[in-house]
Amino acid sequence: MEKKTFYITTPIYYPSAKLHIGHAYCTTIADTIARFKRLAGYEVFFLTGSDEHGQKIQRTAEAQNVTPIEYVDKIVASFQELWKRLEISNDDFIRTSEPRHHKVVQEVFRRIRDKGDIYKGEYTGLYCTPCESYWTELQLDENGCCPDCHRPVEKVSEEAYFFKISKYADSILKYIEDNPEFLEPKSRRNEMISFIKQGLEDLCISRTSFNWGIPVPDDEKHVIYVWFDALTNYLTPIGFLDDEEKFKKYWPADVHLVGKEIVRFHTIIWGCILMALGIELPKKVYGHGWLVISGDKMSKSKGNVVDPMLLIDEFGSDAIRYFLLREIVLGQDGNFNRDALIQRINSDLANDLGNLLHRTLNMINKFQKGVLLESVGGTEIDESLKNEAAETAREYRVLMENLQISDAVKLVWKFISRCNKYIDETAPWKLAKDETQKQNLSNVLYNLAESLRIIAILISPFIPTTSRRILEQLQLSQDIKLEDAETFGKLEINHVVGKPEQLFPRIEIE
RNA sequence: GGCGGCAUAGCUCAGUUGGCUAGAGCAAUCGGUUCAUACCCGGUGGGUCAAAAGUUCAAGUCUUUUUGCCGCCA
Repeated sequence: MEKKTFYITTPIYYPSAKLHIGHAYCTTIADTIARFKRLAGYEVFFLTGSDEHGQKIQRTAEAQNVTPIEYVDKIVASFQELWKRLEISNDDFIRTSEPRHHKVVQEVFRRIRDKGDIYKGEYTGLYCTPCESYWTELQLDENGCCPDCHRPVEKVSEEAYFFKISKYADSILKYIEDNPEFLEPKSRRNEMISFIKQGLEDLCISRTSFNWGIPVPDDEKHVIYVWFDALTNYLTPIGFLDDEEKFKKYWPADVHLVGKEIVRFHTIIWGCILMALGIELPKKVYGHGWLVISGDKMSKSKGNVVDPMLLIDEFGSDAIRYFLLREIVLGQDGNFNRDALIQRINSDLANDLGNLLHRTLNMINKFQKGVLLESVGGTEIDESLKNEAAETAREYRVLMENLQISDAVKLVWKFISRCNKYIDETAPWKLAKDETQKQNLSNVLYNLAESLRIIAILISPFIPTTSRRILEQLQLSQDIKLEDAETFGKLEINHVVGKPEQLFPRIEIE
């Protein structure tokens, strides 16, 4: 039987500055989904990368007296370093400056031009160079400046190529309306529907004002402009031009995970490009929310940009991953602040999970010399624990399939709480003092170790390092499958567990 | 300005098609326990469900108005 495949992408990030916690958030979500799918037996392709062209990069590089590629090389290296530290399991990293990508973009341009959907025209607009954005008269701020950065805009007029998006307006509208799964969450879907209903203008897809980009085929004074260049990255690494079999295997993509600010480009523009190419549209574009910092939008001018690398240095990657996945509901904006992070680390990771593992291993070592003995019979309390374990694994799969990640995290932690309560109900330290309770003690300790084995599997997409450490302490194989979490009682009799080691230290608040 | 959304405990939020004394987690407070990372378990307090009017036997839920916040509008 052929393995099911799964292709997930993040946006390619722009190397004009260091990445902030919002980028880490998006990539962590994508990584978690990718890990879950691998755990569930899918053949996964997980792509992230960098979008390296444009006037802003060219100017910044000039200002630093380096070439654009020298400039981006350095920043992109820092992206890759961050993903490594965050345990991001991407299968490829696409850079739009790579030859393999140039080839694809030019070919896509050619095909659509040959079809007659790209034409040469004249673009006139009010341009803000730092933001690389055109604005309309209406959008400018009260001083007639850029509404984003409040610097003056320049009136620019240039020869440019246009993509006939207007031709596809009806088709893309129908597609979005007919396929509710294509664009989530629903609020974004509604916005896009009303946007298209206002009528679509053709899209300007080339520039002559700078040259750090991919040249238009046969008209090299033009470079291909931003979205037409960037979006096609999703086709490049899966063999669009050079490996038909691979391309068939992974396209259409299962999920493009994107920030809410670029949903429009990923549904309307990307959808129309693919329609023009005669290629299927991705199965889903999911627009996630933003991280706000203590209620404030993150921005350079406010000086509240959070550097994920510093957080990882201080708290470790799993703590950061856990917080992002648990605290922020996918699709909604979420609040990030240091107190809440420390709170979560202490209460969920150190107290609930870390201590559960520690006390369990400690009791197995203390009362049974580290050996798991056969479990025979069992009380109602034992049965309810086993049922809840099975129930948890089942619901977990459903929630993760539906991308309800924070709900899935909460569900697992509910089971962790159940385990702590189980210890209280069964009081193994009392059983240990009573010779006649030996069997009950063995049962309880077995059930706890088994529950922790299941927990380790279920949390592996969220906090992979911690999952590995739990399996290590339980002295179990790292080769895990989701199915293994769905059956209670897989631990072997006479299995010897390891010594407890603290998973997460509590963080003292000064 | 146009279209859309939201407003529920100190905080973050659940509340299917209107139907028992409005729930959870965290925080607060009290108690229990000792295997454990001053941890874990249990109890308690706390809400005019933004405001007003309406429909209904019955409204957090439906309608209208007001106020406040948010999103989209190349």
